[in-house]
Amino acid sequence: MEGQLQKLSNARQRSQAETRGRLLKAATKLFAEKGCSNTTTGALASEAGVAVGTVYLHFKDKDALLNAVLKSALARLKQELGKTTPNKQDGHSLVQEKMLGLANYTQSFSDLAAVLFDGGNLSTIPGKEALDILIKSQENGLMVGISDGYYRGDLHSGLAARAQVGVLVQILGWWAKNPQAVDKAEVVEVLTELRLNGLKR
Amino acid sequence: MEGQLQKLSNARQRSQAETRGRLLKAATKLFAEKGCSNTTTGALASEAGVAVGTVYLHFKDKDALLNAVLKSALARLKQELGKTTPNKQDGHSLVQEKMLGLANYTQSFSDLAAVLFDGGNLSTIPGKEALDILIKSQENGLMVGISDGYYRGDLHSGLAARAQVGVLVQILGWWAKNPQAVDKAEVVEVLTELRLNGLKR
Amino acid sequence: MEGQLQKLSNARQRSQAETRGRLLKAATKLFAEKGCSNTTTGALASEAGVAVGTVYLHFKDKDALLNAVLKSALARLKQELGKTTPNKQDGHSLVQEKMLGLANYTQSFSDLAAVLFDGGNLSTIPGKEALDILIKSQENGLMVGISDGYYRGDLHSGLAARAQVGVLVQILGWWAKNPQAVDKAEVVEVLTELRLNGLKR
Amino acid sequence: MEGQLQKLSNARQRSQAETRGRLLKAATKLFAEKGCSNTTTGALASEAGVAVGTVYLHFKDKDALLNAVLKSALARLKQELGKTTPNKQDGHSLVQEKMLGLANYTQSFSDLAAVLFDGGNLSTIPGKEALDILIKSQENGLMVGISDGYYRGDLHSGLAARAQVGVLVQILGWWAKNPQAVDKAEVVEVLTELRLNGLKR
DNA sequence: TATGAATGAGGCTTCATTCAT
DNA sequence: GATGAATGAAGCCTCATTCAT
Repeated sequence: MEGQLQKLSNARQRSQAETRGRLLKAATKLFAEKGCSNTTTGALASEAGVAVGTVYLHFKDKDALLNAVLKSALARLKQELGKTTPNKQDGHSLVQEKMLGLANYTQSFSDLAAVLFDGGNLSTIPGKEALDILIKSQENGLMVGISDGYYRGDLHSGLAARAQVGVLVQILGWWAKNPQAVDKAEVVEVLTELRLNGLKR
Repeated sequence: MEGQLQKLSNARQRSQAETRGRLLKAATKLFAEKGCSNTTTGALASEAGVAVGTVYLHFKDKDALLNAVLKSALARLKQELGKTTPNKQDGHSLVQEKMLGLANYTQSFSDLAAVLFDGGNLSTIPGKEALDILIKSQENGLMVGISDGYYRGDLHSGLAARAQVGVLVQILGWWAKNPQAVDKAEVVEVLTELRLNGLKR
Repeated sequence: MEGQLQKLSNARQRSQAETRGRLLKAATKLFAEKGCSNTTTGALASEAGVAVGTVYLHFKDKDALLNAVLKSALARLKQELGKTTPNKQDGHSLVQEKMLGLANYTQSFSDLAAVLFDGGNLSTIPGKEALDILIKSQENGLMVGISDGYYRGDLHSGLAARAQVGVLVQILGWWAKNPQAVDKAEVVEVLTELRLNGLKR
Repeated sequence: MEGQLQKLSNARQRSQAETRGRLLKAATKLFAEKGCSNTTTGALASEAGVAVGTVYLHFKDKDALLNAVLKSALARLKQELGKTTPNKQDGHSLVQEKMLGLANYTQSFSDLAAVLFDGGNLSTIPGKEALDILIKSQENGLMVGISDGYYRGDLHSGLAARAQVGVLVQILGWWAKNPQAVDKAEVVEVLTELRLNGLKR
């Protein structure tokens, strides 16, 4: 009897988790295509193959859904960047590796990237939170780079970090939606070179 | 008689232009504060001290109003940047001057800057147009810098221009809303250094 | 001095009457094209080449304008029908003459006819008044025809009159907007035959 | 379990269909009373005892609702006219039967008739469609009558059909709103006599 | 948990009418 | 009389959210 309930409960949890996953997937797709504010909960539900009410069973409101997608995008980003072999290398190789990781992420999870690196989405409440996380993360990287000796330490780190995020949002957000426009090598090169050496001849 | 009519006509034009100006001012303020999509036409009208209908007497719809604000922001930006003395100087001075111009603009017209450098506004139809203009303008500047010898010419110019816009949107858009957070000198320094030399030690 | 004032006053009256005429003409044209309810006072004024406010100088409101157009359409109709030579003829010739008069009117003043014989316009307050006049007029004609011996007297005259108006509104209202669809002879024949002999073989 | 779902589903469908029905009923009533254009969606919803939004759950927009009412009026009309016993009779009896059918319809479904036979409603987009259907149907009846030998075949059938519709719209539309003004027998007599024999003595 | 019909606040826009010049 | 900018009531429709089943 207990086993029955257990099994049932498992089944429920499984199906519950699956529904949540379907919603996240649908939200990711639609938010990537048209932005959160241009996606109705109705469209979301129908894309996920569930009823509207079900959305609210899994997420408090639309903002919570956007939040979850952004969190998932950030988590995947972290995971992808973690794959990089942290060999002791010169600064250029390290940065290039990081930028390659970002480009790979954008290519592999173009919908997540399109949601995360989207100005419209980032200007919402959950978006601002994600933006802050991105900035913090850039700032951390900056700090590491400084103490490891390959980044300069004379610039206002908050501003510099914010600037790097600006570059990523603008470049990767655009590339995620226009993957055919330029190839990865160019994206990586521009990101790496601008970050390290700037435009000076 | 003609004089009368002339005067009358002038008075009317003046008042009409004044109303349009009031609407533009109100829109600039509210769009800067909460973004276009979070500003209702009612709030707009009441901020401008006119009736709702008056908005539509001067602008086809809300988008047209945002468009007008963005156009005015771009026009003012152009004007402010035009003030720079175009002395033949070394690249660093030139870029620094430009960045100073941008910072001055952001400081003097913080509302215009907050509207123009806002991800939410830029992801609308009129916003995308303005974004394109910003990118084009950065690309032009890049070309000039390359042919004048102070910018490198080996990077994908479209990507590089887009990246610079990303920096400006992120830094100036934020600073316009948080002017007390850092002072102008720092903003200018970070913008100049990142653009020219990057983060490399 | 008095002469001056007189002249001035005359001039004013003349121009006043002219403006009113221009408004009536414009209203007739636009009401004929799109119906009263789909014509804005703005469009009206601009078609007449005057300012919106001027409309209200000559007519209490939009309904009064429609009323005036309908009255003018009725007046012209009466005038046109009055041209018919009232020779003592047989019933068929008399009716045919009348129907020809109506067709001529519709052809010559197609805009007036399109306004007068329009279901949308007739279902307004001023329209109902005009409809009543049309019905009364048909009823009068019916009475005359009965006493002159060429119309039967056994039918409910109000209903019969209303039915005739229905025919005219439907046929002439349509023909006024599609003059090329059938030629006048056919219109006259159908109107005459249906009215006198019906469809019976 | 399946039974439960079935029952649930049935209940839902029933309730949904019921709501749609309530909306249709409310629209029919209000459109009959004041015409479509003078009926607000708010009034509609409150007459139906639902919220405004519910209207749009069942109909794309107000035009779709008018269209549905007109379609339902036409369907009911067809159904009522179908009841007539199609005995081989003389022309007069046949026509009289038809006219009686129309009068019965107008009496039994006075709101539907008031909507369908209303000039204001018929001059809308969905109305023109309904008008065309009425005309086509009259033309068909005319053709049948001609080939069966009781209608004359020398008149322009399009014009004649349109004229008959004009009579019906005017007479039945008016009678639907003023049922006490004349009694059914008179309506039927006038419709029959005018159609078959006209006014000639 | 899932459903989806229902809700209703609230947004955008139109347009007949007014009134200061 | 003429002007036309301004008015604001009122209409249509959307869509995030709820709740009875």
